[in-house]
Amino acid sequence: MVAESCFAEQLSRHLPLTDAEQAALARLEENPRKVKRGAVIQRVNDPITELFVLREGRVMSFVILPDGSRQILRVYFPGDFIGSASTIYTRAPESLVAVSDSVICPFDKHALRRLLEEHPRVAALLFLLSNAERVSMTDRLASLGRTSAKARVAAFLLDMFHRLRVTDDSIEDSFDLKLTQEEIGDSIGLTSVHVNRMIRQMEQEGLISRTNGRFRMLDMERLEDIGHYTNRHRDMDLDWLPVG
Amino acid sequence: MVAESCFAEQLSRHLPLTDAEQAALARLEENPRKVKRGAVIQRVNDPITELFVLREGRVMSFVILPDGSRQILRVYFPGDFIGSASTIYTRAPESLVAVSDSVICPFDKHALRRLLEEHPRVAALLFLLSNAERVSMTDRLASLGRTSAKARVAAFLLDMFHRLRVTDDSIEDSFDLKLTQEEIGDSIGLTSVHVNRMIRQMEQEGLISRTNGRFRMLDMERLEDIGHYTNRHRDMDLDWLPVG
DNA sequence: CGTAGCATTGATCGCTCTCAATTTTTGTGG
DNA sequence: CCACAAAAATTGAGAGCGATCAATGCTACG
Repeated sequence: MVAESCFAEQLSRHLPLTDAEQAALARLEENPRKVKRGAVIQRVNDPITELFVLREGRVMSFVILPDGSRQILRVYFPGDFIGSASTIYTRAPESLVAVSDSVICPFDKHALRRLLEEHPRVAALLFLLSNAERVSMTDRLASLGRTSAKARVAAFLLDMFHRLRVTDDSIEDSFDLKLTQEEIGDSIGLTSVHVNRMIRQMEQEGLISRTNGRFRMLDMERLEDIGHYTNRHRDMDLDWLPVG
Repeated sequence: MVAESCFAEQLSRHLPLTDAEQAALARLEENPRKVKRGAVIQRVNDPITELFVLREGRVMSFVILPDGSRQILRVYFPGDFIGSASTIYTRAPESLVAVSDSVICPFDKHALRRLLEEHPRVAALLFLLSNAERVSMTDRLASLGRTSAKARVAAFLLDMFHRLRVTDDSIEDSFDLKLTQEEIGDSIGLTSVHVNRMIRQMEQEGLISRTNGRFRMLDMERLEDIGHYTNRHRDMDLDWLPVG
């Protein structure tokens, strides 16, 4: 009997996997570890030999600048592959902290090497998904570089919403972000004070509503317009990948 | 006799390639095409079936927001692999324009598929380099989200400088950027007017100098400090890749 | 039930944008 | 090689968005 694999489940949403491939992916998740909210998983500049699959909870990656300000680089959700960015570096370029109580599955760099070597189709898929992430990162770049505070908040909420929906089919139009306004601000380059003003304003305009921490998207169309948001989860085309 | 391959040369800086691998990479560059400065190589939302290797010149990728402002996502140099970001999409998520007269080598998506399939080690290498690019993109995110105009200009100049040096050994401390101040601004989220003020200021402070379009880095240390810059080209560790 | 973290609101400040004018450089055709 | 036009760089003045500083309310958790 093979352990449930979050990661394989995530990948198979894009491409049906063979049993051998699923088994290989499941092996990456053989050592689940619980971490508490706020726990540091990886510190900048630490030597790294491990990667992770996130099974439960929320994890964020970030850097701290010399003046003490923080830029959150990415918020990870269950099924996400964490730390691939650091496959090429001996020292961590970013810190990892659990935003909520989480379960992570660490595995060795060398396990990834074997996977890439033995399963070229999975390697190709990972390569493509890595590129997809880069595209969504360019969306954020454009957001930070060229749009107003309100647009950034709208785009951020939409992005989180759609990413959560990929793995959680129960989400209709509301979701639990589980991030403080300060964390939102640190993700999109704003102060928590201004994030609050923007959220409030969007609430008054009937774009969103909040009830005990849950966001509800009331006017998706106008939100997409304000945030200049494009949903990249549509339009994906992986048909040309090697067949199993 | 095999055509010179820019791309293979770039990759072999990280990992010695076998003859078969080099030949496979060279095949991607069998159809060089000249494009003039300003030429549109790819337009947003166009259906895409091709990728490119840049052999000569400069190419940029960008998006235009509804209000007309432009965010430049990346500037490509010779040896770079262009459009990998679009491997998963049927329609281009970004535009590509030649910044100077260039030579590009288009090749079909399916040629990439075959490459990934037949040369797992190259696939693994591409996966890693794609992750390296993501890391450098996170550096830009932090720069845009959390640093001042002057810091962004300093970091941008350093980044361009170090990237050019990777393929051009003749570069000592000065280089030809070949970008207008407006293009610099569109890369780092500033107006051309303010880019100009920052450059001028840095010149007066003896950090850089300019003579007919060439930038010279006079005080690298202070520049790195001002821009919060970390050189990611050091510290790469690809030793654990499958051996040839 | 007390305390710490988070959300909310107000007042003020300053960095960067906008608008506009001028100079300098680059490119092109004669 | 020069004349002209177009593009790019430079400089100044003024405005606005989001930061900063500061105070208060709210909520969860031990």
